[in-house]
Amino acid sequence: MAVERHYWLMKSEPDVFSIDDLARSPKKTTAWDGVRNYQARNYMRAMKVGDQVLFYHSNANPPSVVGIAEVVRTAYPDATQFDKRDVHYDPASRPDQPRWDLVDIRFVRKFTVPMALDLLRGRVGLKGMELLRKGSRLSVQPVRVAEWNDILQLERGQAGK
DNA sequence: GCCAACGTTGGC
DNA sequence: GCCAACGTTGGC
Repeated sequence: MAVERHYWLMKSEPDVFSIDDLARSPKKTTAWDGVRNYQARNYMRAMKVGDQVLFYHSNANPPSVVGIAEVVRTAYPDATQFDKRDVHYDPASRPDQPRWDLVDIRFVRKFTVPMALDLLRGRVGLKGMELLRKGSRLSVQPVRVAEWNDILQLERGQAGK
């Protein structure tokens, strides 16, 4: 039986943590901490090792999908929720019942050309994509296989120019 | 810096 | 359970 592969998109502000930061991290891997949105958390809980991730730079110029990462460890509690000095500290979360989880992701590759948001908006195949929905703020979101393929096809075209 | 869209909180 | 107030996200 074929292994089911899942695709996701994860947002990060490059001023805070960029794809270059990920590439420079030990083992090119990082714990995706700080997510404090239940829907995003639930998507992380659904992730499997080997799932592929589009790495997106928000609050960037221009906002873009900048590369690919992959899930290397499934969901476990985010330690920053219990750290009083951390900006993501959540006083309502109990250590015996952690509210927030994270996954580990590893750098796969950086696109030679970032796939800018307005470029993606022009793609017929991406019409239903969560990222392009007006008012969409989800920082962790699922990506359909067709969407994944379309973006990679676009990337190959851009890189070849 | 602006502001629309969204999620969360808490009074009732 | 409703919903106003508030804080945050993120494109522009």
